[in-house]
Amino acid sequence: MNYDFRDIEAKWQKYWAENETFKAINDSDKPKFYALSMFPYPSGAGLHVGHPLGYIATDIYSRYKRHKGFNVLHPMGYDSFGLPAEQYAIQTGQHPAITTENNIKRYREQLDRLGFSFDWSREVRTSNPGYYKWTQWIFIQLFNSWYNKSSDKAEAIETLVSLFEKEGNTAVEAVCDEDAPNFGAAEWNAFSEKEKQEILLKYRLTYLADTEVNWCPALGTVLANDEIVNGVSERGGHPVIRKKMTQWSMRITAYAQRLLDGLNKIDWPQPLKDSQTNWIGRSEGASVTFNVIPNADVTSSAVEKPDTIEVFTTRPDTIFGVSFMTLAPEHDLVPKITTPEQKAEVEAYVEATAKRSERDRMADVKTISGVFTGAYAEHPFTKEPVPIWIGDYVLASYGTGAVMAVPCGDQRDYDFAKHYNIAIPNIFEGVDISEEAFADKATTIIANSDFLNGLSYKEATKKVIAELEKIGHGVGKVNYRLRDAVFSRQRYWGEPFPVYYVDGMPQMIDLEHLPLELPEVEKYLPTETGEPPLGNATTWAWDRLKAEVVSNELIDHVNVFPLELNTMPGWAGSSQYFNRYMDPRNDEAIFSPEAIGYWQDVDLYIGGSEHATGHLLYSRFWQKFMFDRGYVPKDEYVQKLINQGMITGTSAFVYRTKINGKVTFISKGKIKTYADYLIEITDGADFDLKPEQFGTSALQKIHADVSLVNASDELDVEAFKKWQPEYKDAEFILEDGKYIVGREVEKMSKSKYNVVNPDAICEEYGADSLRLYEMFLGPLEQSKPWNTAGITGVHSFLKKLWRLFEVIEDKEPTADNLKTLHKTIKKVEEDIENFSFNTSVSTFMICVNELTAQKCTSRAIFEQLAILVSPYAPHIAEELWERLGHTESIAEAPFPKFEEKYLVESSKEYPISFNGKMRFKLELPLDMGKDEIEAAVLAHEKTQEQLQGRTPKKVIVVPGKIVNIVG
RNA sequence: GCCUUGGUGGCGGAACUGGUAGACGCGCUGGAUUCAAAAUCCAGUGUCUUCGGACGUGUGGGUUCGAUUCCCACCCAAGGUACCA
Repeated sequence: MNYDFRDIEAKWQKYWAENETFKAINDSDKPKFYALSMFPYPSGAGLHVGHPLGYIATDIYSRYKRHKGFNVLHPMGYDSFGLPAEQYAIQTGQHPAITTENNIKRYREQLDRLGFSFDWSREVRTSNPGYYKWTQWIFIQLFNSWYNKSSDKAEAIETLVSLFEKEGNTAVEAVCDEDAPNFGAAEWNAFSEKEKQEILLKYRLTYLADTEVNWCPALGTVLANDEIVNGVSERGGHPVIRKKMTQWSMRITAYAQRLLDGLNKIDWPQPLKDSQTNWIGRSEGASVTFNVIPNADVTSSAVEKPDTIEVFTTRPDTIFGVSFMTLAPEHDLVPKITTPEQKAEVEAYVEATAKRSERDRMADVKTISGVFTGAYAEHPFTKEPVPIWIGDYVLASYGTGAVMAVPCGDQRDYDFAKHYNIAIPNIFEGVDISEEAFADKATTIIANSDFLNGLSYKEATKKVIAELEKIGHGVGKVNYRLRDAVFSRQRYWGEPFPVYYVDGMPQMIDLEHLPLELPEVEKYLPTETGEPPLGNATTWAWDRLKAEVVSNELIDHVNVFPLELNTMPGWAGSSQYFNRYMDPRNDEAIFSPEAIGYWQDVDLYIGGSEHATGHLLYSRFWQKFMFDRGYVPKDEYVQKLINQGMITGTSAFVYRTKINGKVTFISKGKIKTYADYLIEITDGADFDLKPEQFGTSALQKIHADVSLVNASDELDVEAFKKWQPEYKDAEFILEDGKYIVGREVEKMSKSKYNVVNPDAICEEYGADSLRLYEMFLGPLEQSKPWNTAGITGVHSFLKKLWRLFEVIEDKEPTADNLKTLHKTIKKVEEDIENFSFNTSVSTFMICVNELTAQKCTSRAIFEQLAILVSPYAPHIAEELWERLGHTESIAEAPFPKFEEKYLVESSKEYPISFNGKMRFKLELPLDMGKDEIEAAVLAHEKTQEQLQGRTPKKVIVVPGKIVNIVG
């Protein structure tokens, strides 16, 4: 009988579904095990071969744990809000809910075909109102909480209000906005309701603030960094600038220290912990205040209260080396302090900076640029004037957006000073700074620094902080690179905020009226006045009396108020989904106390490391918040995390520019340099790019779908024009009549248009083959290229396995059979525990090869082998299990037990090396002693042959391992 | 730029704590079977070679009896870099 995988796989998939084989119960005598894979975003391209990699690994582990007697929870769902569905909606007018529903259907079919042991009764979708009701609920909980530094946890906002009523805010230790005013109890009680709300907003864990966005004026919308190529929009190639906008933020910085500390108690990969540690970026130093010297020419400088610049520095010990200050061009003070003579230059520079992305500014360390503001600050100790510059190497979002520049001690400051001829005072004992800055803290001895002379870095730091505190110009401070997370998106396809505005102040909708469902809109684009897409909704106002959404026309600011127009970001729905799986149909609470009490936390989480500083940090933050407020029993939700490596694909690129106002794509071979291609293609003709614009934005590298490109890297130009409507009328500059694309290896992703689908592979080889092959590709954690060709190897292994079971007899296994089996049990069990699934597959191949050679027919051996294989290739395992005479599923059959006694050896084939190189092998008994081995080896004729009369200088014998002869 | 990971035959990869480099599979070559093909099976397959052997794990150094494994410096590729998820 042939191995008919199509019938077998369909049969068992049906069996598992009908018998609810993998349904988890929220209570059991068995120990619990919660295995989780990161849920997918259901994109229009369907599941690609990169997705199942982690799912297969989690599935193998889940099935293994079932064999080991655990009550396993292994759920799956969809992260179904997101940008691509919305972009598709913009292009086609199709409602994102419809495309999302279709995509999910497709994903489900694809997932079902792979034979996963998911408990589908617990499926969640982040875009379902029944789910996002609880995302909105958490948002409200955050809004109604503040962070108490004394108790080091989040507390209900009521406790803060009662503190304010009793003693004002002077004694309150809270994480809050920098500009929170000081007030006493009497003042608080005298504040109007609006004033009180304004103040509370500065304390809430989610709050409104002005933050920067990538604004694209031509598209009238905010763009994701992902949608920007070389400083212009990917869609249309329009300029993008940085602009401030009022948005919701999450006070994740309140948790900075706890997010760091928590890393010590979880079993996560070290690189991932490092990423989070660096992201949080704790540094110790001092906050120092410089006064700006008033200038009569600058109208705004108030006489009584001078402007101050606050800086954070990790090297307060070098304060006497300050020779200038640099502000981020966006710094609030810049327009206030700039002198009339410098105004034009400063404004031009600020405008130019707004066009650069933060990443660009960080990455570019070669270009030094800046402008003098004309203003001076006063050195807190020497009282000398210090010139104030602006420079784009200072980022507004890090620290205070201002630095005290110490050119002798910081290379960037040094380069800046050199470039602009600013003095570089040397404040280090015995150090030459004529060539470069000196930044070695360990050997620092301070000089030319008044009271700090002769001190080390440590001593000087301590002393200077004390002095700064004395004169009221600074304080020791721990700074974090981590910033509060912007939580608003100017998008349609996301969770609506349960928020309406009364007199400009945000109000939460009561829990009993949730979910607040997304309104219908006619267009998914921003409104003509630049409001987010929800601004297009005509029924988007909150009637406080009726507690329902009503027409905008009824807004009277008395009972009917405007609703929030932004939506939540992609990570909102994924930050607590793992807890929702525990009790996904609960409509009364996010989960019942019983469910969370039983499942507690995730035992194993497998997902990509690219989520290190996004999802995996935000969800830890929310979990800690949920813990503080008493909703969950653990403040870390994942004990053990494994990063699956990416499957890489080969992307194709086209090169876009504009010539004579027309979008033009240039074949790869035609671009050597910008100058080259312009000469070559313009042929003296008129074109609308000026030479000074030849910078990075003159040409953009754009992804083309790999399905439009053949094996010789030729683009199907006609298909490409049809692929995206905006390319319909584009021009193409060809080479030899062809358009040749660029190729690069990148992670496989829908957004990079380089995906390979698993469907055809399933059809041709079956799910078990695909499962085995994905594991066989290489170590789970490493990224690896996809190449379907090799799958025939694992497929023929399955055929061999099938043939091995052709004759089944109730025969005693031979010693060889048992040795092969137990060798396999040992290795496979070790491999699963170490998540080394690739080597298991090789082990199975060796096992089947050996048993076939031994002509094994023993039922006892086959039973054990079927269970071993079942986590990896569950369909064939079930079928073989049935052939062995079982009527129940193999899913809970106990895992085979390894017995050492079958593997005991009496001799070893020793490698005999000369100067570390193996020359021949010699079989010797394992109980032979060191000296006997040495004697036996030296007596051997091949040894004499190798030595050719020389006497060995040394003989190293490691019993059971190796013999090495030196000489 | 910064942080993280990786680099071993034509390809994916293996090698547990420093001890036989290239397991297992793909591909390729030759053979069997077949009218032929597919499928299957058998044998071979790191490079060079005067057929003794020599050289080989990104590059250059170092430690060691012995290094893919440990140390130092460098090169290259991928992921992340705060609005892709």
